[in-house]
Amino acid sequence: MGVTTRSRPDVHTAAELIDESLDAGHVCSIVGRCTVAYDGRTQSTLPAGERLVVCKPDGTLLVHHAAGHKPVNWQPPGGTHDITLIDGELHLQSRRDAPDERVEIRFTDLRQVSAYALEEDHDRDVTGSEDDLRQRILEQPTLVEEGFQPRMTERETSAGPVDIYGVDANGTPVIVECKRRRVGPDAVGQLARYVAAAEREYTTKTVRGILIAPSITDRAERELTQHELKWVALDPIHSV
Amino acid sequence: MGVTTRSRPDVHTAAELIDESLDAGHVCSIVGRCTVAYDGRTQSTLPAGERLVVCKPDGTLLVHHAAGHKPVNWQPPGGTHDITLIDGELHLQSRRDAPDERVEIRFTDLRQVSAYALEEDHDRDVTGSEDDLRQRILEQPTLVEEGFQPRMTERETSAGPVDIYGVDANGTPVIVECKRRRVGPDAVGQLARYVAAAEREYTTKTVRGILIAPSITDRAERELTQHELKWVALDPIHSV
DNA sequence: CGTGCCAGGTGCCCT
DNA sequence: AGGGCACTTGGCACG
Repeated sequence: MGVTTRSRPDVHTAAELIDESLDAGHVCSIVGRCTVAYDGRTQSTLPAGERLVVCKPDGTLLVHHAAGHKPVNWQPPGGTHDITLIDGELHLQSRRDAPDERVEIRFTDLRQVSAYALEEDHDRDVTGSEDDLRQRILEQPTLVEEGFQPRMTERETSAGPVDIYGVDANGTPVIVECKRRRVGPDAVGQLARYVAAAEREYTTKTVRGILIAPSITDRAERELTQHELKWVALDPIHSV
Repeated sequence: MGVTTRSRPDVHTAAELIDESLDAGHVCSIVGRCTVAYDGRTQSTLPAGERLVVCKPDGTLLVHHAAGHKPVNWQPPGGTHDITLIDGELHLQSRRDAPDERVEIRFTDLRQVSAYALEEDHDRDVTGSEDDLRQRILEQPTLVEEGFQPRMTERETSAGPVDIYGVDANGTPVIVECKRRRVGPDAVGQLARYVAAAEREYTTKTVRGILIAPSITDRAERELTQHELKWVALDPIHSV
């Protein structure tokens, strides 16, 4: 976890440190005044301002300013960084293919350049995901309703894969769509599409649809009744 | 744009710098070995590893590792940061209400702590958004089809607000849904919901629905024909 | 403040 | 590579 930092570096020192660090697989951070231009899926420009720029060896680029969770400009991994000196200014261009897009940062003032040798990281362990909710239902199908029997997960329909396919107490096919959080109309539309596709394809007269979610908005509930679908309240985090 | 950096600081120096900097409205970055625990909308833990942590005075917290665009853990703005020293370790806890969630970072090794006084930033100027596409249609309605006349934007239905409401050459109501990029089944479902709601509410026998997008997936196109909807190819970036 | 929806969404998995 | 979808989605604008 070596750290190298240059305070108020001249452009040559900065360029060299960034180039060599990225080559070595280290993360770089640059603090200074810069303009940012993006051209790709859209186009955008950012006037001169003070920002914290982070470059990662995998091609990731992050431009952060004083506030906000999301970077004001960025590049996802997969691309390449290029450092050039033009008219005495440090330019950082990050390019990517598929989609073809680029971010160009021009620094007019460099306050600090650092490089961090960070080791590979482990994965995050998360509980409370939609998948956990699905597992909970598979282990305890009566949470959906009395007599429900799961038969298949990710069953394909022409409208997409169904979370849980099963049958109810009467043997009627049931499609279950799970959401880990409060749902709006989009989730109802998703379930409705699956049910409609299943009724066309499963050669069964009727297919029921059940939406599993901790809560539901009014508008979604209206959509739900219009499509003759059902909602069951269930939380992804198992209550003790 | 003052910058303060401490290399391999002891925990007291680090805590003081972070506390005072955040109070002063500065952005902090911490590089070191740490564990991270999140509890809120889900729960997650991250084993000890080397990371770059960024705290902003607005409550934003970002935990980055050597790769990837998204932080491995984070906190959106609105919360508060709390620095404590426990058993000689630096702990950073970030709490937020609505939703109630917290991230706790425990540093076992501090390599660098920095503070950056970044001035307020301007907004980004973007072209090629969905709104640009909508504007383009309003200025040139025949791009949708010959005889189309826009009447209203964001018109409300019980299913949600309609991008553009208008009438076709025959005076039949038309609902136009704009997407800035290639669309999948979800967009068709959205349009279908609007059309169905409009047919219930506008007291008109028929309402047509037109999806505007640069391209469309096969499955979405199938859904489209099933709902008797139409697709018109149009790009958000005005081709010269 | 909740509801609804866009976003350069990103990331993951599957075909 | 493209499709389909979850995500601690985040962010904005509106009722």
